[in-house]
Amino acid sequence: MARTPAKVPSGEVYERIVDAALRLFTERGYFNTTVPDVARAAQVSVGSIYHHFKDKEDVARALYLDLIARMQQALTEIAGGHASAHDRCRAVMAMLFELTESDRDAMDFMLYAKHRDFLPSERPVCSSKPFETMRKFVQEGMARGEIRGMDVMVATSCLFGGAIRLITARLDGVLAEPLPAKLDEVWACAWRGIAA
Amino acid sequence: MARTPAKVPSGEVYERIVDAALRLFTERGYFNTTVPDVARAAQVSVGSIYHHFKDKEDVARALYLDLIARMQQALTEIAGGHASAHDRCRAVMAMLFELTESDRDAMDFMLYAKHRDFLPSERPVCSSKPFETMRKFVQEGMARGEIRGMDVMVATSCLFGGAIRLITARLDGVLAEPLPAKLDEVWACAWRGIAA
DNA sequence: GTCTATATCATGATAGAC
DNA sequence: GTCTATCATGATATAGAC
Repeated sequence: MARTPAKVPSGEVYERIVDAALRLFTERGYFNTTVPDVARAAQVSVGSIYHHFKDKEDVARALYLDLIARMQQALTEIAGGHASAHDRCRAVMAMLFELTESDRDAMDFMLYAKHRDFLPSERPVCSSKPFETMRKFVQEGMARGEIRGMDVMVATSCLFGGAIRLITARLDGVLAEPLPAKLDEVWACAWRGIAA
Repeated sequence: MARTPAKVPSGEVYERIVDAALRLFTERGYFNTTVPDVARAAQVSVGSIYHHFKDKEDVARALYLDLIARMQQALTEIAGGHASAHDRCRAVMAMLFELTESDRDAMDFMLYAKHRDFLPSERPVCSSKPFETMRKFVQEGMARGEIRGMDVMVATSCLFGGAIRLITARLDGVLAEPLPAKLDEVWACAWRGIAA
């Protein structure tokens, strides 16, 4: 028990590796990125990477779980700051749009990467905690009579599906304008579709 | 000009290769599939594959372009059979849901694969002809006053975003029920969001 | 803990017989 | 046109010095 307080992310090298990996994995894709590539970008040696991580897949997994956790953190804060399903879900959409602009790579890796191909043991994104939380927001809104009664998965998909589609379009470079500028329009459509 | 009528897909072997590749690429992913894997699954030799295709990427490209073309064909038929944007777009959603059930692999490879990683020269899916056609349907509906005035990309994303999200959930095995059973509910939400 | 250098292995692609 | 057998490349992962 009296060990160093260094949890899993021990020190600065770990951070550099993860940051470089995120950038390269999103730019070129996981399979087009070699461990020496990551080493070079992170300014560390190959051996150092294999000291901190079991293998390349382990780097991707750490990255993925970390991003999921950060997203879940953001959702928890939103839940604390807003009472109604309407306000919570709108805040979620705003947060997703802002994150896409401020941390493009993170969003790309979380929403757009095919994790199934390189993290076969992980569950699909839509089964992850953050997506569950979003469904919970919708479920509660339905119980409170804010949202019309229907299959929760359908309602959540309709509410956020348009936004997610725009995010991927933005990540593909198809949308020139920053997403937050579209928030009002997208939200209006999405909410109108499922509001009671 | 007096050559054999065999266009690009020449004969049965070509078909077997493409079919096997589609199945393996969606099951294991492009990078987790080797050319000998495809050869074994297609019951042909490795040399035969390299006779018909330049390399592995060329197989994926043929597959992708063929699926896009088939999708575009379906959209053209829908345009011919329905006049209003409402009817056309509803028919598109129904077609997407049915195709997901009847040809899961095709849908997976078209909508869910990260083409950018292995077909860097191709444009992103949302810039492809079928997606353009879907936007055209929406655009025309807006001009006719069926759909409220707004950014066309936003409207199209909102209209089909929920359905696409459900399709990926279904492909991930998260949804137990066949998609067509949800069509009425999804369509109602989607159309309500953007109808004038 | 971090580095360099390297062993091992599997893949994509080819050669040449039939 | 199709096959079998093989090669060359380059990746992952490790060994061992510092």
